[in-house]
Parts: sequence; C-alpha cells; structure tokens
Amino acid sequence: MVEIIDLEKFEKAAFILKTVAHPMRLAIVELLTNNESLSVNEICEKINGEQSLVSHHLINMKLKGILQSSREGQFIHYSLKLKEINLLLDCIQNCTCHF
Amino acid sequence: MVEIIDLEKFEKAAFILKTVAHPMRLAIVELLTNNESLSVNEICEKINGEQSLVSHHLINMKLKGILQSSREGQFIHYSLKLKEINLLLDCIQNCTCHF
DNA sequence: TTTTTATATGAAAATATTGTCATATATTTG
DNA sequence: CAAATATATGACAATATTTTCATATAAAAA
Repeated sequence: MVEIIDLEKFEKAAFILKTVAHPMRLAIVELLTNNESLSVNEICEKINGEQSLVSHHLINMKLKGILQSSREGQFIHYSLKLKEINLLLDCIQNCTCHF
Repeated sequence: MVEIIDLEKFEKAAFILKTVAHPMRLAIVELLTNNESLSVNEICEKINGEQSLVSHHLINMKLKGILQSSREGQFIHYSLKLKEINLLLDCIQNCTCHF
C-alpha cells in the first residue's frame, strides 16, 4: 500500500522559494532583515543594481507577499512583510557551507 | 558611506534554492528525508509522476549535489546527499503558514 | 536469447524568468 | 510652472526551465 503524496501540498512552498531564489532578490531580503526599511535608491546603491531592474524585483516580491512598501514623500520604502523569510536565509546559509 | 553587498555571496544560495524550488522536487526531497533511499519507481508512484519527468528531476538534483544515487541490481536508489536541505523544508513550511 | 522491467537520454515544444531600454508618473525644489 | 529626483511601467529580447515524447540502455526473468 503506497502513500501518495499530493504535489499541491508543495505548491505554496515552491512559490515562495522561487520568489526568493535569485541572487539579487536574496540580497534584498538580507538587506531588509538588517534594516527595518529602505528606499529603492538605497537598495540600488547597496546592492549596486540598476534602478529599473531592482524595481522590477521589488515589485515582484511585493506582489507575491514577501515585501510591502509605503510612500514617504518622494521616496518609497520597502520592508519585509513575510518576516519568517529571514529564517530561510540562515537555513540556506547553513546548507551552502555543507556544499 | 554605503556598505555595498556583493551579489556573488548569494549565488550559491540562489543556486540551491532554485534547484529545490519546484513542487515535484520538493516532494522528492521530503520523500527522501523520510526514507533513507528510494528507487525511481517508488518515487514515481508516491508522487504520482511520470517516469521520464521524475527521472529528469532526479538527475537534475543529483547533478547539482542535492541527491546521490546508487544502482542495486535492476534498480537505482536515490537518497539525499545534502542532508541539511531538510531543515529548509521545515523552514519554508513555517513561512507558508504565515502566508 | 527473447522479453520484461527499470531507468536514462535527447530533442523539441511549451512556458517562464530575467534583463534592458525607453518612457511614464509622482513628488519636491527652484 | 519648469526642472530635478525617485520610482514604476511596459514592451521586447535574451535566456532558462519545464514538460513531453520517442527511444536507448542495462539488468533480470522467462
């Protein structure tokens, strides 16, 4: 008798992992675990990324529920919405050293 | 003075995350954390996946250092090589419930 | 040795992600 | 209001991933 695993169970997890599985997006997540919130330009500077590209990634992660943003005058501040995601960073860090 | 983050630091992590960020591959990883090792067919049955597709995913994960395999006669048994990856499953599970 | 079972392989199609560029919008400042 | 600054947007090209299908290979069984 074989217990059949339902792939749907893993769709949400894969969705989040995929959203974060990118060097620039990981860098952004790390930045935002160490800084309560940052403007787009601050993020661009710190990761040395092009404005438009960074913006695409930010919006992507916001859309998918990882980040949130709020306008402060001229600036837009991004911060982590799914805080638990930072645990994932430690975890993957641990994986990569055994790699 | 702005501390610039090196994206390279995140390339390995992104690489592993990407390798695993897929429902079928997550299911396989979970299976292999709960079973020391399984044959391709056992995996196919348990996740209800097509042989060729499952095989592609297995080989992919093996190539990337997540799994390992050994032939036992007619069968090929896959098992986790990067054991730490199972911590990641708990972690992402935790993320998805706050989602 | 033929057949069957288990697994891999490779090409190709389908689909998704990533990066770039030009431009749009909103806010502030002069 | 015009100019400057901050950010978003959208189309498109480039690239990568996923799936399917047909077939190959290897071991076991008949």
